[in-house]
Amino acid sequence: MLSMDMYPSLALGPQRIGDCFYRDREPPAHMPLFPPACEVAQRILAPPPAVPNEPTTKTQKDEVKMELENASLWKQFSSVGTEMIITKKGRRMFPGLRLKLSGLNPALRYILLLDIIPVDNSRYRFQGGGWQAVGGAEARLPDRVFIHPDSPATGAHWQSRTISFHYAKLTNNTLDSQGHIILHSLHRYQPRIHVIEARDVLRWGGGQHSFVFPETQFITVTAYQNNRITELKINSNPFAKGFREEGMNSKKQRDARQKRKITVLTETLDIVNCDPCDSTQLLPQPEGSTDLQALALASLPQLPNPCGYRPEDAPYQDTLVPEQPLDLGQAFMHSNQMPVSISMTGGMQDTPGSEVANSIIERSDTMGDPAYTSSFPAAPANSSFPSASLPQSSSFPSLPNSSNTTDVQPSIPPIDYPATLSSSPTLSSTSSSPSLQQTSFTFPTPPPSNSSSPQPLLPSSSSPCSNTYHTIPPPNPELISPHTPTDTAFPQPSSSCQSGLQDQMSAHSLLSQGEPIAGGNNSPTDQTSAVFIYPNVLPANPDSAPVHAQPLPNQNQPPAPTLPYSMPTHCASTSFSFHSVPPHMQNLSFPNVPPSSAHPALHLPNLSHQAQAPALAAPFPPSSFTHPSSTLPHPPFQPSSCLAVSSSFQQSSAPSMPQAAHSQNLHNAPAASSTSSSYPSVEIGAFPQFNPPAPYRPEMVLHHPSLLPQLDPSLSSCLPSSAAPPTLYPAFSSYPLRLCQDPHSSLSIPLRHLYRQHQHGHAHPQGAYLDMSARAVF
DNA sequence: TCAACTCACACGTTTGAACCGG
DNA sequence: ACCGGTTCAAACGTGTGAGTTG
Repeated sequence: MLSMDMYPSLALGPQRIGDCFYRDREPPAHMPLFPPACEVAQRILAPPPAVPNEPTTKTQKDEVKMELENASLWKQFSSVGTEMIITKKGRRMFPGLRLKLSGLNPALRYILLLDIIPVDNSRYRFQGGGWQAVGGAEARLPDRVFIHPDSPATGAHWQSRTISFHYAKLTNNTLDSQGHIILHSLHRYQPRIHVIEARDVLRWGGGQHSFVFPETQFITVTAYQNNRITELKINSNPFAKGFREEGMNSKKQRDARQKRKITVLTETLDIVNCDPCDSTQLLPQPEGSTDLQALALASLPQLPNPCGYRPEDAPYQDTLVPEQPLDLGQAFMHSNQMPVSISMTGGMQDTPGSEVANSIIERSDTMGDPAYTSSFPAAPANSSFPSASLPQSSSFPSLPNSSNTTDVQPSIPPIDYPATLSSSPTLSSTSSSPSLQQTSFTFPTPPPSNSSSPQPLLPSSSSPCSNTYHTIPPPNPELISPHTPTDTAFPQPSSSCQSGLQDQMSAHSLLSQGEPIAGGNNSPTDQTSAVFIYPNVLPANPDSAPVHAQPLPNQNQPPAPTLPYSMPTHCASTSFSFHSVPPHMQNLSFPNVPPSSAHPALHLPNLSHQAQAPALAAPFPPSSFTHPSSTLPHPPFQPSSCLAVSSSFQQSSAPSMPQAAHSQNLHNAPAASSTSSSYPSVEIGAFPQFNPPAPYRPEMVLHHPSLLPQLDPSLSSCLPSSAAPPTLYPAFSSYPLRLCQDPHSSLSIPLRHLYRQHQHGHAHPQGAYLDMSARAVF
């Protein structure tokens, strides 16, 4: 039976609540929309329920590490300004995310999630050879998470092979029903990987780790803007082999084909236009002869490279078309990329499907870190995000070396994630290590009865999250969540970066939504309040949402419209929060949702996010898009310290701002609906329910009872308390949550199968997607 | 007019069923 | 009947370029 336990650790965090970008709306528009990376990452983590029975957890958590195997490849792209094509049907990422995990408990099961968050609130345009912010970001799209097909799998499994998320697809189709990750074109994004402990099929929780690799930032496009990127893609992606010099789809070949086509067409026309009987028309013509020759060449089985050129033999640069002087990115390449070019000869570095092959050694590696290193001088240790990946330094920006380009201003703000990088030890090194490794501890879903009263964890907000990107000591379970089990398998996160934890806590509180939250004292809000508070966000109706209703410290911010208010009752159901799911992921999207979902009202939940803006403001360099200085009382985010975390922390330090975001969303929500806020807690079905993996890739929809109320207010009364085990419901026409299992998945226990959407015949061939678009749709 | 987007296209890779032999 | 290897075709992934959209 499904239960809240499913994703205990995942909770709606403040982050997502507010993280909606308003381009045109007044108040929101001016607020910094995106939280600092660290903060974001932490927010993802829901307050983990303490897992009492697992002593080893703590140790292991502290050691959990993730490496980006193809970091060198990513850095190559990053140095130029990574672009990712997005299409309506969905496009895979290239390079793909190839990871190595270590430090996991071999015996425990983990679920790996991938989500992609906007780096800032700007829209970009490729101008003057570089990317420049040209305006505000589009309204945030439904948040979706890609669940690694192998999930859940044991720590041994994850650690024994290269983990690849190449199945994940990106789309710009806001109505996408395939479960692909929806992104806006010409926006900058940052992928994140989350490792969530699934103690068993029934329960998620115990530990959560989020990893962010700055070099994996990218700008979405519908067509490549930078020739450099095109070159890199062609030379690195096996699927694009045909476009290489030696390929049959190369420029030469295409030209030849074109000629051929024209010739044929011409001949045909001639034939048509002429008297069919006039054979003279068919006689060889000068043009035709020429074309034919071209054709002959083209048709040659293999067009030997006239020049004898072989990519393998020549440095990458050679393969590049010499027409990029103007391209800033190119200029940069010239200055730094010699190594890269050489490495490029290696060919595909990120081969799809490589995932299957365990422990694949990446060619990229062979490409030579040295090369990379040289190419990424900027990527220094602690530099702010990016040396490599970020613009200012070298990444996206206008590259210096081109004489004329120098004037080009870094299209991308120099410092995007200062904190992130700085905090990440790895960054300092060459590394592939995540800029931010955040560890949150989830509390195992304790039986409802067990819930202990939550307590504010965080000590002073000031406590530096410091650079510890490693696991943070888990907060005292008792303090954290009402659900906190008596036994603590997972140590509490250290106070240092607790913001995330608290955030999680708050999220967790959401979980409890239906569930009787510990007495008023125990209310989750109380617990989390200190940590993740979005002061700016003011709960509209604290009373209505007792749990979250802690008054926000900062009342300055205009009260965000309450979700309930904005949302039609029938629509209310569309948004759901998953406790177990990272905050930003907690939203469920329904295919049915009209595009209009972007409607401001719908975004309300995100307002909280905006509240966070202040922290972000500092980190983001002014772009064409002006970021209003935050009027908020909260101190600007400070990069050096614990990243966003600390900053958020500070903000949150305000007393009781439990999850402001939550409160915000929730405040209007009727108490009856439980914690239901704009993000009613939703649980994912328990794994036990799952059937053995099927050969096919069925679409699975998980419906939690808690969702029903939202769908239909009238049903709210029927909602079982959180304690009540979730029930399975036939798939809605609109499926809030979709889990697709990859047939290839090694899962012994498939995520899928809770429900199949009989209505939808299309299977999801690529892995599992957790559709959590939160946007209420109207 | 133009930037952004969509679509069909050709090529290459991947995948899995079918087949074969041991 | 089982296993492993090979072959083959379909599905899929990719960038391109023409056409469309706003």
